[in-house]
Amino acid sequence: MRFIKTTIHDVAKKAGVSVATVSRVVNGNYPVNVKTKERVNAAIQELNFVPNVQAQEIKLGASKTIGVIVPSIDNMFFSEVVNGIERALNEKSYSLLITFSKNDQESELACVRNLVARNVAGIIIADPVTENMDKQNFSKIVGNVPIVFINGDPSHSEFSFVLSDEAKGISEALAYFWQQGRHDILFVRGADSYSYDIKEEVFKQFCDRHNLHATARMIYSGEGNSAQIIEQTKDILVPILQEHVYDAIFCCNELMAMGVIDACQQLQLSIPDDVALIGFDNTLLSKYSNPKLTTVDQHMHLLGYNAGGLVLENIETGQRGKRIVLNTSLIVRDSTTNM
Amino acid sequence: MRFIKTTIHDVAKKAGVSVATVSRVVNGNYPVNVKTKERVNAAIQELNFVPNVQAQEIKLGASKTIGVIVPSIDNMFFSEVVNGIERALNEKSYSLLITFSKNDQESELACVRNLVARNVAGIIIADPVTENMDKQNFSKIVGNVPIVFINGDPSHSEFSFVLSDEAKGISEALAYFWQQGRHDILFVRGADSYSYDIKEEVFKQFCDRHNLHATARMIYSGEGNSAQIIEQTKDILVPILQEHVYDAIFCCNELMAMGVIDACQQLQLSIPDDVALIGFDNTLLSKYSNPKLTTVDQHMHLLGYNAGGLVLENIETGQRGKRIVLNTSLIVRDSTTNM
DNA sequence: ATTGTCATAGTAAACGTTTTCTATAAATAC
DNA sequence: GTATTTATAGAAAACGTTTACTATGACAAT
Repeated sequence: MRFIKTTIHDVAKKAGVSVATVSRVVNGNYPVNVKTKERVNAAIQELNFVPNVQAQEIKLGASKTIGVIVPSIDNMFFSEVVNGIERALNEKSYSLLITFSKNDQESELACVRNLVARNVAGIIIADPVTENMDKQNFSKIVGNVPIVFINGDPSHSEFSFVLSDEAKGISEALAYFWQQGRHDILFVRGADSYSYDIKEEVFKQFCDRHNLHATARMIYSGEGNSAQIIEQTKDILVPILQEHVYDAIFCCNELMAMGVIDACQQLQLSIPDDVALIGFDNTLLSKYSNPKLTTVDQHMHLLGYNAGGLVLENIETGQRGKRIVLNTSLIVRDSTTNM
Repeated sequence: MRFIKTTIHDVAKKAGVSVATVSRVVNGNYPVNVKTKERVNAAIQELNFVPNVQAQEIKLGASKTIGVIVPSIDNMFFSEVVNGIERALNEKSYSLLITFSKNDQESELACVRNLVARNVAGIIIADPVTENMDKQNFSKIVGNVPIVFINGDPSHSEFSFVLSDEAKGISEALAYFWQQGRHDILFVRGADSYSYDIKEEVFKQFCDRHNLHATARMIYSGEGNSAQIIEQTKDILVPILQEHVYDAIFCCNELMAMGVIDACQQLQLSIPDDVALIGFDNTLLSKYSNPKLTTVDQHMHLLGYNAGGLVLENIETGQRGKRIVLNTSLIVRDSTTNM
């Protein structure tokens, strides 16, 4: 029992006019006699006619849909970003086709192909995995559909980027530890991601500068969905902290920070008395955790909003390869206080 | 400088065959000589041809996209739900077109129209606003595109529903308060939503049963994005708690619960010593808040997963009006302990 | 030699639109 | 009264696909 949607032909027949006239009434781009216009509108009302956007877009060769790729959405960082994107798109009445790459390169490539096949006007990628991809191949697939990366490796000049100043963010965090006299620092990063690479680089430089190699340490942490990331981080941290209690721990995101909190709780370590803790992102989680988490605010919503604006700009102007860098700022809460 | 995507015609010309043959090679649904198949595939590779899904769907009259309507995604309830939906759709390689209704009926209707115009195969609505809509009109717009509501008013028989057993959830929460000897209960709900209506109804019955009308009170709370909801709830709660400290507070979602926590902190009220607090949803927020929040777990991911499965089932079978009810359970944490 | 079968692949209509081009009738100009 | 303009709206091609129908040549069967 397939349902047949009412088409422009049905309306035309009902109103006793040609499809061309109906189209003109719908789009209001050509003069139509007021009398027939009424007839057509009546028919549209009666039949509940809604023009088929797919047909329109094929004919016009233009699309008003933007594709978005995120690893998953059950992570407040990405949901905030997506919310920002949507705000930008909504202003210009674009729609949002969202795909999930699950931190998997294979599936990521499939997402891109899928979006291109669906004729999106532009693509926003907020997926850490992509940065390691074969950009050459990548660029062949997308043709000249503009791509905006969020927090990726901006070395590829034909794509656009919206970036947080992550280096500044972690620099300030480490400086804050240092100023508190906390020199024995544990750095917790996630797996493959340019964002983490940047932070690790800054951390290493920091260690070099202060000769901290004896005490600083770097570990890789969780993957998967939010709950799994937290769980895995906790599982990794417990034995580490059992062996040695660091002065301070920096986590590259707040899910891992929650894992650290869980680990400390299990080991009866007090934050910040025994260990200070700083996270990154400033999601709601950090504001309501126990203790409230000192963190680096990267304005996630703005990240998304700018990415949305940039992709639309790229579409309109045909220009590519623009970079936008957004500021970060350290938000001091209860997980760090003077020793 | 408009970019021309490579079409099936380009491939046909390059391979020296007709478009029909290319189509047959791409879809593999008709026999093609192995020799020509090779030639065609070579051309496809070389030109990076990707079939235009929009054209396919128009021709075939079928679509593999599901539309989703949520008020916004910067709210962990909805992002968890969407994640669940995506998992279900992904299994059958459907795509997800997501629209944001901003808790506004006007914009909500626009979302539905937009999705229908974009020829989605089905729609999932997780928007509290919709329940008050003119369902008659509604049903005219969507034709026979199946709609699945999440936690809506299931009285309309032509749509399908996935529901949490919210009544059971709040019943248990209130019973728990009662068992603790907390009779002076404040009920905090949000604005228009059937979910809140159900809970309010149960709350009123509970008050009737125990003759609590002297002490129980019901208030409306925040709207807007997550931060605003929290903020508004706090602003509303502070004067109320200043005037009278209740034994217990039930919040219809966890954002409002965070607002209550903020209010209590400002007034130096201890949770649970001065006031016990129970929320609803069981997002990450409740697990890491200070104190950890006792809450009613509605399995958000499953809610989404079932909605996704149900909409696909409706599409396949042509059947409508199915109902799925999911269990809820009380998760006791630190915001409620015996007095 | 005629007919029939088979494998292969081309032709053209169709999906639901938009828009150029053309046709009609009415209105204006001379 | 004829010629020209103007307002209106229809016919048909086009967008990128799929597929029913048709055409071709090779081969086997009689």
